[in-house]
Amino acid sequence: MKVSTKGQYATRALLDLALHQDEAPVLLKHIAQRQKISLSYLEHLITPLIAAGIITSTRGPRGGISLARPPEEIGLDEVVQLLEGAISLVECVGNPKVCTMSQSCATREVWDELRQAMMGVLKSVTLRDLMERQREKENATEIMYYI
Amino acid sequence: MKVSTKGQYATRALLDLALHQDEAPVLLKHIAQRQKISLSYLEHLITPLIAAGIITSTRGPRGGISLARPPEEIGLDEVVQLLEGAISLVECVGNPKVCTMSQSCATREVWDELRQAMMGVLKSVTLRDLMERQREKENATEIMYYI
DNA sequence: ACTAAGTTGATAAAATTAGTCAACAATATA
DNA sequence: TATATTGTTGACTAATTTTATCAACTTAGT
Ligand code: FES
Ligand code: FES
Repeated sequence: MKVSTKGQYATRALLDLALHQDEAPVLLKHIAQRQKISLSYLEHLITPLIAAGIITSTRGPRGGISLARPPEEIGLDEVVQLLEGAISLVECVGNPKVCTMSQSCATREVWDELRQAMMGVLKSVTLRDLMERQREKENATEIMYYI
Repeated sequence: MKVSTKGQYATRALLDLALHQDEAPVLLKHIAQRQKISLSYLEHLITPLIAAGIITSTRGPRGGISLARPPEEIGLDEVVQLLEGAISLVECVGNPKVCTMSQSCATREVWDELRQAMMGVLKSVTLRDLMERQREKENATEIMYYI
């Protein structure tokens, strides 16, 4: 029961993009370097984000990627679902047919409640929230140095 | 991001055990049949449950397994953690060393909140709750038949 | 003794994850 | 227009995890 590297990396990449975005598109290469993610791998993570209208891309020199919407309108639920697939912890939550007797299975309800709880958290966190948290964290560590 | 069959099956097996328990130990074979789980596989799922003191086993003829505690004292969090490992959706939540820069990573916080939300749900559901839900569900379908 | 159970470890097929590589397409700019 | 720069796509592969199966072993009741 893990979030795969795809979900993790994509989230970090988006946060990185949001933090470094100002006018000019951001280079994939730079995101990869800053986040220590293989560029070749990152390329594949970007594709679904473009398709979903979360980021836009520009090719050629001075190209790169940019957020397609303001960060407060990008929820983590969208990102995670895109990269990890539907958040149903067990198959029969989204697709009851896979289990015979699913109409009277009490455990299935629990997995669904789990799904709802996760969705609740993910929906409540937007890219903007992440940016703020990140800045707070960085301030905190700077203060540490200062002391 | 799935609960593996280990977690699912173990939960169903425990619920089945709880529902069929009265005095005599319950045969693994019967649980396997009712739940349509391979017996050979089920055997491996119950081992950790025994080790964790959730069930007890009796060997030999008239043997089987029984709950080691009343069902209201068995939380799903315990079961799931046992079969799926620690509920940390990403490695660095439980083990910050795996990510350089983890001290100032905002995404990590989210994965931890996700963990807490899941734990909250799982902790709130005991085997007793599952039993009640299951009985309600079965009543509901019986009424359906009656109509 | 014999049989009915649970226990354990080795092994393996299947699926998923994580990643690489190379060819390709688009575009700014010299 | 030539070229360098950037993103796009698909094929491929290694590693890991999941999902089992099988056989040998242990324990206990009759
Ligand atoms: S219906 Fe799928 S596990 Fe019960
Ligand atoms: S610290 Fe592990 S993903 Fe950020």
